Amino acid sequence: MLDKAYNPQAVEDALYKKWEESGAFRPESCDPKGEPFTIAMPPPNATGQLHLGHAVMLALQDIFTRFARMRGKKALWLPGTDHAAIATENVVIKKLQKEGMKDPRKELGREKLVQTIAEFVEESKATIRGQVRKMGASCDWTRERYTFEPTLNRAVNEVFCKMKNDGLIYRGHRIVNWDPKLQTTVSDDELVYKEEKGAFYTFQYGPFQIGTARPETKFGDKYVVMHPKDKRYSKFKHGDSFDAEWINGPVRATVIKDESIDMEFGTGVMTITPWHDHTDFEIAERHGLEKEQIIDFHGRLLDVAGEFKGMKIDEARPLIVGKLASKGLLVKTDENYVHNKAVSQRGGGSIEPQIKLQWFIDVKKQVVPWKGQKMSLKEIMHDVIHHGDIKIIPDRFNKTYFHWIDNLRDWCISRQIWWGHRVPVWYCGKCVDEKGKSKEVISGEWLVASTATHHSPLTTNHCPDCGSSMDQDSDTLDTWFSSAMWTWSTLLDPQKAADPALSLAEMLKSSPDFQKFHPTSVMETGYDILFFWVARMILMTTYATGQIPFKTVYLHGLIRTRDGRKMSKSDPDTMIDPLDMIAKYGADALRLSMIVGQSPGNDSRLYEEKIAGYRNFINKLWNASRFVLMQCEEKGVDPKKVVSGQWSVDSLSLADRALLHSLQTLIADVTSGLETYDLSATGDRLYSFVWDFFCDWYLELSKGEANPEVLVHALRTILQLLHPYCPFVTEELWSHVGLKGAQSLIAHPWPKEEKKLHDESAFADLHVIIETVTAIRRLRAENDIEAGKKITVFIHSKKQVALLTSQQEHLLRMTNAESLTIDAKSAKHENAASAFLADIEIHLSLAGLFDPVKLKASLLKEQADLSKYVTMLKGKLSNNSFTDKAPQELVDAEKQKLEAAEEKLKKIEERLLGITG
RNA sequence: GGGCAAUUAGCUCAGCUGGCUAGAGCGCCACAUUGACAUUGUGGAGGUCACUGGUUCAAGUCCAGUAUUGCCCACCA
Repeated sequence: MLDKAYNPQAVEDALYKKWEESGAFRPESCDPKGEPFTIAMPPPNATGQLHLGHAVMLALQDIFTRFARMRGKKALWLPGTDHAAIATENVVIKKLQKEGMKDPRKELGREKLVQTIAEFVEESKATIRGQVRKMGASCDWTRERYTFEPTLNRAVNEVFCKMKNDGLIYRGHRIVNWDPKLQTTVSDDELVYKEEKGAFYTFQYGPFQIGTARPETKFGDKYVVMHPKDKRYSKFKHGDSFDAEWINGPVRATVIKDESIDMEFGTGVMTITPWHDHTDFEIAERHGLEKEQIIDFHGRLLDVAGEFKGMKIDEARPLIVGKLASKGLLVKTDENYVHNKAVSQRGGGSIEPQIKLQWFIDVKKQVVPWKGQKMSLKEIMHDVIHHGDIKIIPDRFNKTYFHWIDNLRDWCISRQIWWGHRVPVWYCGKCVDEKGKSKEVISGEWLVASTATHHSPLTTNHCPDCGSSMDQDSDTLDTWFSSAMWTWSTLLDPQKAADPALSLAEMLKSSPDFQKFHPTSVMETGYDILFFWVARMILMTTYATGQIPFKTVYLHGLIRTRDGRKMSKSDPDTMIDPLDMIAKYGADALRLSMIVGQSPGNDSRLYEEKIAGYRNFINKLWNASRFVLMQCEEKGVDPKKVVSGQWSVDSLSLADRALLHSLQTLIADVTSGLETYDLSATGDRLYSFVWDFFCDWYLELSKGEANPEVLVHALRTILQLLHPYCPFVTEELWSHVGLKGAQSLIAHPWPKEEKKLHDESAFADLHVIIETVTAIRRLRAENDIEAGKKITVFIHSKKQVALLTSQQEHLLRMTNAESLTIDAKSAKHENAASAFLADIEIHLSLAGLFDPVKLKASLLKEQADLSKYVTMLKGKLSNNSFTDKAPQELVDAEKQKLEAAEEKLKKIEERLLGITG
């Protein structure tokens, strides 16, 4: 027999082990004829701990996967981890610094640092694996992948090479976001803007007044820009030059007219610093202007700053302003100027735009074959969503996505960190152009490892042209470059990927998993990485494989604290650790608490009471099962031998028939709910079915007459339907009630709706009984009759005498009544409390306890409510527009409502007349 | 500046394509305790569905506007 309470700790780990060892997570265990269903698990960063964000994605994806598996699909959920380039390198460097190393990069050197990080990552991966298992995730561990493993490196190199050959990857001096703290570039999406209050200065610059919040960048300024239509400056012509006294002496400046200038802002004139500002850079590019670096890569001023050379920006700024002021060039200072400062999302440091020689992906070049045309990466990304090849849930994110695509600039993919896929490019020192130092890099100077047939890893680092040894590009690739290939690179056959003779297309073609499982079915992830990752997977996958990466994108929201704050590591009080919650309440309870009541794309709040509530539900299910087993024992029935459906129809009680009916609608609802990814409502449906119907009514009725076969059948169906949500408790219970010899629940087929078990009238009849019982109980409570005291009840009903009589044993037991009289004719009852349903009147004899005042008051209130209701209905039905235009069924339904309400009202009024005193 | 969302019981949220005397969980009040379950049961109280207009026979549900909150994007020197 089961324990009194469910103890998740006692069963979860063992069950998981059993599943995993049985091979149940592998698609090979599924029906070989089943259609494939694939989810690529978003790889957690291999930096450390599982948090609630992971927990919610694991819960959702596990539900999708288990449902698909039970429905006979060949389900593959492929797990893995991400090397998370910048984040991981950063974590390890900080760790080393904490341990006393001053500058780990210098002290260890590239090779050793990478080695150290790799070791750290291995440990971290092991932690993550354990945590994913704790959640009950039914992913195929035999196919686990890592974004920085050799197979994926091969994919990265191949795609890089292909893009380079297609002219989609180029190397150039462009303005990039430089993070002086982390000493690397970061992409546009890795910036966050922080509002900052600071000074805004206006300086005299020759005949103009110019405004700036960044005087320290102004040393090299030699262009003033204004709008061509600005009448104030119409006497200055484009290309005019003039002399001006400036920070370190006189300069000669040139007038530039450009339409990007906002005439309303400040004086409508500005000087530009193309090296350190995106907009200025674009202006300079448009007009072919000179660019000069002012600030070095450590955030210090260069030679051009003269006496300020070598100073940090923050210390130099006030001194520069002071100097200009002393020259009489400071016109005014606005101290309360608010501007947005770009900050690195990872490192938190200020971003300094710099011009740097970097690698970029061209998103506008129309060279990619797609749907029979040549399109740009941008266009393809737009197309697949626009034409519904990929569906985003919720669809409002389409709009955000399109907006992002529209503003997308070329993607800077090179990083100056050491941890990550190396840019697969070698340089031959000898073959370098004579003008070697020229800033514009040209093709021919470099060689991709494998321009033609020999693919990386390069077997030799000798230059194919001159034979001398070459150096590899020292940069690594943006971590999203490899993450973007996740759906398909993980399906490559590692052996094929290790074969240098194969091209990318050949590798894909000869990898069985790729052929079988790609495109994947669903990509489930947080909406916060729609741009970072989802969009880039679309870019990379359509380009590299000619396929979409996934058919559906399901975006979940963020988990917040009870009061709506973001959970953050810096504020431990706000953090809920999923592992703690699992230890305390079980994985099933945690899963439900993150799924039910949540809708895709919306943030949700989680707090411990919520999890405890679902723990209670799990326990309820446990005890319901316990009851079923007890009933079986009592009747001498072995639950494991019960064959569903093998009961004689005559033996079925009203409750049995109503239950079988409602199980069919439940199966239909849950199936369609899961098919349409409506997890919240479906979870809620199951919750209330189990608790409010199965436990509260069916099991209670079973205490009068139990049918063990039906009990077992119903419980099995419930366990099956709940299994995707709560895999552990359902599997554990299944081991007690599942048919002997049947598969584990995880591998068990999904229940099918059986039309022949539908029985609307039984269901309706049961509701009459339920309402009657509830009404009697209410009378009891309202009249303060102790629960233990036996009562005498009279029921009168025109139409339901047969039904009520047939169920009178239940009525007696469930209301703890001593005597029950049921007849069709209404009768007067003195000293009785009364309640009225549509066609049923109930009188509770209260000899000695009868309180006419109380009864009158309650009947009067009900009378008032009912009259209002009747008036409303009458108004509706006497309105011709309503009866003419509303659908006939609705009008009929309203008529019936009115009839019932009027009848009830009449009864109440009669009873009121009968109350004396 | 542009966009997206939210605003329903004390709290957290459901309420799909308009038909609801507006629901759930938690909390609250009253009662109940020897066998499924106190991680419980029974009954109850709690809401002019942010505001203003409009469409409609009918609006929490659709439209427009307002207010408040949150998020995303862009960015002005």
